[in-house]
Amino acid sequence: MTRKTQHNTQIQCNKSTTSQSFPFSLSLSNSDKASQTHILSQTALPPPPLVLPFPPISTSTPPFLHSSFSLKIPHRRRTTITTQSKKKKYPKPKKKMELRLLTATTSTSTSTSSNNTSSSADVAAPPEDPTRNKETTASASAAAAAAAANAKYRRMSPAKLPISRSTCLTIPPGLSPTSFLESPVLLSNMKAEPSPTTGSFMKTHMMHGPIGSTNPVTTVFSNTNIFNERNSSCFEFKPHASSNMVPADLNQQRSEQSVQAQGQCQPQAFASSPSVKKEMAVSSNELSLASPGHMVTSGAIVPVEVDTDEPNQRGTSNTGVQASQFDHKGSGPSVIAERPSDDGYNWRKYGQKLVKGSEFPRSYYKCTHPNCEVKKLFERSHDGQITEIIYKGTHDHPKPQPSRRYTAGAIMAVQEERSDKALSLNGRDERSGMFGQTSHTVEPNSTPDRSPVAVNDDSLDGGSMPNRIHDEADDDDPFSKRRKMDIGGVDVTSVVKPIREPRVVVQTLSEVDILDDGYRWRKYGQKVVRGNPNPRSEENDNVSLDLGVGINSAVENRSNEHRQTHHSDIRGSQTHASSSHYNVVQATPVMTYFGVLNTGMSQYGSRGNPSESLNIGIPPLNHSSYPFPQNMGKILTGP
DNA sequence: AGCCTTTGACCAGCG
DNA sequence: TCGCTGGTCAAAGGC
Repeated sequence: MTRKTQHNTQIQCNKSTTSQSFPFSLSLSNSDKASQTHILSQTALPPPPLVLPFPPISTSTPPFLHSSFSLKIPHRRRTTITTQSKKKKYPKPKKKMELRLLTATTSTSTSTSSNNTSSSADVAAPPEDPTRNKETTASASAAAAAAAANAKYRRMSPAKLPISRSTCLTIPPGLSPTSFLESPVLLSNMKAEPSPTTGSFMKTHMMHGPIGSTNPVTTVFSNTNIFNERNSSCFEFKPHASSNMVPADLNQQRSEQSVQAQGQCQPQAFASSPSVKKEMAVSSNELSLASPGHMVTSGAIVPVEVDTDEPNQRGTSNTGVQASQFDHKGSGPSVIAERPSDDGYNWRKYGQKLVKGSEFPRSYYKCTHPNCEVKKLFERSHDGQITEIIYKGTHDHPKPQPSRRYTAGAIMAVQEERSDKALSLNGRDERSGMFGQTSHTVEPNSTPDRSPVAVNDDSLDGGSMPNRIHDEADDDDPFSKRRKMDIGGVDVTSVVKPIREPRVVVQTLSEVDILDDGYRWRKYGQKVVRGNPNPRSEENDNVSLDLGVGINSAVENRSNEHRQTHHSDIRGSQTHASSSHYNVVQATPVMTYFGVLNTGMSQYGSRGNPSESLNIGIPPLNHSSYPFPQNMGKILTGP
């Protein structure tokens, strides 16, 4: 925690709107151990309307695989994101990578003097702010000291937290802490260093290596290159238009202000984008989760991750709303009474304990995905607000299908939107690279780049379930009883169901197959199942594994065709399709689309020319934990 | 029926 | 070696 730093970078953002400016700065310190990074940030202005979607900062060495990711949220005052190594299996704490966010709401930092007309957020401190200049030129030792200080503060009572005035980072009221983990900045650019919670914390790093980003947004958070990327002229929060992090406020005013707020940077016409507006409508039923007040006036694009599943499942539908109410009385933001699943993954609580030094009991969660060792620790205050979140490990799987998150209207809106996007993306998909490795070049005055990356599942999260890689189709089948929910009298299940089409079928060639998974499988039945015109066998008694996902829209289907290739790949690899005898049958010619996962990366790696993708070698990204590496590369895509 | 939470007990690391 | 502590297990019960 207190090691010497080699890099110290101050990132600041001054967002000006018609009503308010948003000083924002980060202090990035990269430890000499190359595995530890501190991001120290504090807000200087009350109220703190600025969202900081905050991916972890990559360091040169990749202990990311086993890194943990902690987001500590001091009660109504502070947020700390910490990545740390696991005690035993993982590298020693000295190797740990740490990312912290400190939010303070009472500071009257000189950041208040941030230029209202400045919309740039240079990695380097804007010259107009002496304080930031000073911070920018702060020595590495100072950053290290700050990091050490934060390490100490981590265990301090929020009330005891000294409020730094050096940097500005604010978690907006009503913003879920995991919104940081779902960083739009991160997601918007696949070059950004993914968050552990996005399941690709290290994968991008492994697969793409250090990637110099051309995107100013990405530059800030992508990786170590951020320290070299000082050419960025504009720091722009780039809310993923399709993320489940829906804008907190969806009204037109907000949109307009957001547009205005973008000012000269305007790299992301997020709010003004028609598609985005549609997505805004997605959350129309969840506006109660949006933070009112200065989130609207802020002009900052403040996505709020909403999750309606658990409330409906557990009959605590009001908790989220209640908890999302930011502290009107105080000057600082409150934190949402978040649930473990708010980050999009499914978690199972396996323990709870009151740890020493913590005011609140700590809950232990495990990712429910098979073979996923990711754990999540929650510390929750008595009123349900999370005070600390600690992630351990990284997901080696995509997020489960989040269809339950959306209301009927939301789903329809998303489908509609996606249909539009599909039309506009068809051409782009084909030429911009199969793996979503588009540069995400900012296109001012245009619809947010809905490149294949942006259209990835996580982009829309719940709304984009057709695009999801259904490795957990069973677990997260939207039609399963647990997924059924009734929101406003509308059975979401019934709404979601149509998106099961079209289907992708994996077939085996023999009645008894010895698959590469080492098990011997015998066909024991055949049946025409509801919704599937095909019996579980064909002429040759193939065993079909329905991989179908999709939506009704023809356009969407077309769009999904791209993804289903991926789906079939993934699912095939993760189910029984690993066998060389499996054949992924697709109803229509498919332009291979290697969907990019939510983290904006090609989770399953580059595959070269899609037209040559009959045999797909899928390099396991996580050699240590990827569940089916042995199955890779044996899936055939049918004609 | 399956999944989840709860909760006391157990285990292992550390000083 | 012992006690403390954090983390995990697993039975029981609920949804």
